[in-house]
Amino acid sequence: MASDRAVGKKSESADGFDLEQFFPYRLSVLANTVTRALARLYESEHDLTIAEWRLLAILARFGPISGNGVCERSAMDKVRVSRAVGRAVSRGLVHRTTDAQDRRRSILSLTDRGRAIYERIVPMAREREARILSALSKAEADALMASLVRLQASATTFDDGGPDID
Amino acid sequence: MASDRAVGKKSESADGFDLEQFFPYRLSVLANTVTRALARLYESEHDLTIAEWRLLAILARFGPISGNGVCERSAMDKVRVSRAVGRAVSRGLVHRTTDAQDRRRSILSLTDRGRAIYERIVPMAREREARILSALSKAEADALMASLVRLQASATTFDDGGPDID
DNA sequence: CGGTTATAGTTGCAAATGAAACCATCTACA
DNA sequence: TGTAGATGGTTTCATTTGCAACTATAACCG
Repeated sequence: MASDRAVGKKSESADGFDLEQFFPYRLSVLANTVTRALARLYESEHDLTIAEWRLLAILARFGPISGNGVCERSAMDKVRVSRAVGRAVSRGLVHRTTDAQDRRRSILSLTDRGRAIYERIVPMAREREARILSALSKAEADALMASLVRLQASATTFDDGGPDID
Repeated sequence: MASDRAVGKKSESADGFDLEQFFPYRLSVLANTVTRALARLYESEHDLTIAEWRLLAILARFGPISGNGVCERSAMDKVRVSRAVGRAVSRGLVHRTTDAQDRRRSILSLTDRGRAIYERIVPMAREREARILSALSKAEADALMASLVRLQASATTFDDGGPDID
């Protein structure tokens, strides 16, 4: 039709677009809600940020590890990790030494205090996760997690040239 | 089992906790990746932030509407909306007048220019959404969206006392 | 060795974000 | 009416965040 604007050969179907049904939007809003609920828990219980909580969880599981190792396993960039580590060290939750073999690296591990806090938080975090997921059946929850994992791989592919996200 | 150490009598031990399989973590990481990929698109194409893009989408769909109406439909708080509106107005994408019936309210609508930009972006956004979701079958994608919607309701419930998220 | 390049981690800076304070206007009701 | 409280919207301030620049160290190669 002559009324079609010359712009782009793509079918200009802006018609019927609904933000509410746009996947990135729904995902973002939900993640925001969930993250907030959890952040409030970590913060109110032990004055931890999300980044610090992740740091503790990674250190608890992967033992002594470098800051870079934390980056790779926590989907946080090195700035965020560096800051979380700095604060956690100053609060006595994490122990940091320099790797003798490679003096650029640090070696990070939980202190007893850090581990104690971590262990106190895990059950609460699990409980909150369960409460949220209780809206779904077990099968649905499993399917959801599986989809998230696959989408992560898919989405990361398109994250062209961007900073280190994962 | 006698092998259980004495540490922590809490029945819910932290043992076996895996951040990688923690739903809030996976959700957050994925949302971050997806949001970034989209933000880059909006920004590189038309210098729009996510908030501005949402504003345009809401205005395109719900015609002239108040700022508060945008809040309700976009899961953004009023500060964020106010700023997005301010910038969009100054760039000539959105038209703002005062409601004569209630002079606290503003009435917002898209300008031709705002609508043109919106219509140019929608196909690209849709395409990116499709590419990301292409990792799933149609049925899986549908199930995923349905789960997100239900979880949103569930999670919002726990968002006790928090600010206006949705 | 000596110099270039790569990597680990920190810091500086600018943008985004949100809670709270704030202003203007409207509504309820004494 | 007029005053108290609610509501729409903006501004202020502090926090979070990430990119870029930087420092220090290691690895690679002539």
